[in-house]
Amino acid sequence: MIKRIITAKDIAARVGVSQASVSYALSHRLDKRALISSETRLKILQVAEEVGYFPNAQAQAIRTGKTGLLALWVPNFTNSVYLRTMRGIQEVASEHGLDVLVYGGTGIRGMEAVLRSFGQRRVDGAIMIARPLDQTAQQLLAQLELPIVTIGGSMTYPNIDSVRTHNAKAFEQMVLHLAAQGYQRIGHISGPLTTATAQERLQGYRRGLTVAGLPYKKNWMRQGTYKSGCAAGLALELICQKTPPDALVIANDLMAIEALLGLHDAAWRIPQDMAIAGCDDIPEAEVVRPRLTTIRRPGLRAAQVAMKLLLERLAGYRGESRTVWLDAEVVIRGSTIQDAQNHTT
Amino acid sequence: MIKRIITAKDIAARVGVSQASVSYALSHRLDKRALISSETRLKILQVAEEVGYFPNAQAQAIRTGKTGLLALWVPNFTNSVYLRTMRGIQEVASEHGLDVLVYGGTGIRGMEAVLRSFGQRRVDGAIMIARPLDQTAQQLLAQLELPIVTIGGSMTYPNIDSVRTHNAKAFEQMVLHLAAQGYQRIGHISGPLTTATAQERLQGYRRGLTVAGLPYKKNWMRQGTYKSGCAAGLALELICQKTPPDALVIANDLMAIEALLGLHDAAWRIPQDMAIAGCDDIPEAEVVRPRLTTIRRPGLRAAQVAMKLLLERLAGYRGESRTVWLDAEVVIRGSTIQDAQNHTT
DNA sequence: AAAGTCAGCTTAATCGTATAAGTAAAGACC
DNA sequence: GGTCTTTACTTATACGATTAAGCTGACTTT
Repeated sequence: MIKRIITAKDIAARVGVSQASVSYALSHRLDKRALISSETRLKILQVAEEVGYFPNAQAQAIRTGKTGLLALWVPNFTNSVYLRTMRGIQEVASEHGLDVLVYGGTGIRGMEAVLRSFGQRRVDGAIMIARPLDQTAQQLLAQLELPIVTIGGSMTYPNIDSVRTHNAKAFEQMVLHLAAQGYQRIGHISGPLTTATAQERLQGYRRGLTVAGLPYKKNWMRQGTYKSGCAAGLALELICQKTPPDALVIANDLMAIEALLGLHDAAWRIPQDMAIAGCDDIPEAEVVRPRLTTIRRPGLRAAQVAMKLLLERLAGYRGESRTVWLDAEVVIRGSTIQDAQNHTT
Repeated sequence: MIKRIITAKDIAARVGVSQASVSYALSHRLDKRALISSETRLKILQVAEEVGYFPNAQAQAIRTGKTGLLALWVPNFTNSVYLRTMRGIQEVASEHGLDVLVYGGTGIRGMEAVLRSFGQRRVDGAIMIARPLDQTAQQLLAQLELPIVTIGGSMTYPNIDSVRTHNAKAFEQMVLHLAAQGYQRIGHISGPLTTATAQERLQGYRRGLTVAGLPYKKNWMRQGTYKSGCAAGLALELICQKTPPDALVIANDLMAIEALLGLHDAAWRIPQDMAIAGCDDIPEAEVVRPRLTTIRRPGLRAAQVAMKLLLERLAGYRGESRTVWLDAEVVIRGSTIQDAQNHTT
């Protein structure tokens, strides 16, 4: 067992060549000037294998300017929606020999950590998942002229690409699905309307109503927080009206499930008295009874597309900022349809 | 806006001092030999701030031998049990100025990526969450003489510390809880008995039976996979006997919830006809009806303790391999108690 | 046979930092 | 007033790699 760090010099000494030859042998370059006889190369590779030598990534980085590091910035790991995405990014990165640094902090502290990392650690690129950033932060990131891809974001700076989910379309489809099931008074619990996603979902909902020829009523709408703790109350508010809605399109599953359980406890039958649909397809959605109809966002696809965009930039793409739109899928379950499936596995 | 990478030399030129002075000014050393007048230091710090200078981490690493990088190796991100842990580790690491590299691959490919990273990227330490490793892999890791902490693992090599959850104790308590509720025929669906955790949980279950003075019957036991897809079938097998169990302690929530839903569909009342308890406290556990009694493993605590052990090793601890045992908490919900709480929020 | 070509190395510079060692000026000490 | 400290720097080297450029000796060319 070798204690000291093994360097190219050690390999060189063992084989009886110069350190440069070791570097050339491992780099597999095609240059005429970098020619190593296959005999020597073989010996070098063999010894390297034997002692478990890997070129020091820091030293490589300092010479080449490429660190092989990617920063992945996630709002909070506990949101299961983004797990598929995280995993996908890690996988694709790994396939391309890139290592992934994760950052999770929110607010100014998180921002600082990430910026410090960009400056100090010299990551080659960054992926931000669903980070709402203020103007200042956006400009800071833009100035870094670092390849950045946002997933679920909406920044248009020359160095920033975006992968976005067509929320509006999916919510429109959801409303049409409910209309097709015969629901006429479709309400909505939105996310915080300061966020872009909540706006999009609301728009999709309204467009769906228009297309289906159904009325939009302010009374059938409430604004939520995307988080747990608010939705049950809002749902109860909605049913306490003279003409309550008979279906609710809710901006995410967390709130939808709370509403569903809340209404259930209030002795409302779902989906007979009230249909409920959510968005995200979190694991809980398949476990509540009735199962929750929801919108499945393409987490893995998003990761793959984001990595494709980022890899293109790493490979030298210097063109315009790009935005790729992905479709989300309506997943129909028992909370919006009245048939036998409701009570069987 | 500055295009080129800013180096200490640039700062030095601006201030009118040598590059070494910049390094000394930023390092805040106490050496008499490294003395910089507070006047000069102030000027340097000011200029550094102005242009947004950070010392290049790669260059620092190459000189000092410390990279400030931690490897975090997780079986699969999609297992929500470990999310709290991941987040905790990232947070504590960030507080200590360390950045976290995540690896997720399983099997040989994942192993290779991690080993390459250890060799090439020269991480300062590693944390492995719930990685069952074969002998070869364990020895390879031991040879790296890299500070490693496993969470939920059980390796005892000099460079490897472990943080473990007292599964047996918690399962024993769970059986006692069921006994106290009046259940007499307590069965068990285990995880794959090749894993250490499944063994521990089984032992805890059996010890609980002994302590409670209840009988252990092979017929009331089945071996599962920890994954979804097996448990409903096993639960149905168990109830098809002449004297079926009246309570089931199940090795994890994923299986427990499946069993619960399966029995519910088979028109068994829970908890009247059959009590069900799981382990992990995944989000789904609070959403099924009745809510699932379960065991909450201290994910965040585990992360904090693991980081404490790792930081101690980074600070120079060279003593024996350590194992810290954490207690898990029995969380009692509707699936094991028969009272009003079952049907209210 | 002298000159030119080329393969197959080696030498040396460089990346950005940390840090040991050198140096010059100012003050302390007898 | 000469020597010794001390202060506050600067100079120079090393870390481990990449890579341009230099140097051989063998082989081809005319």
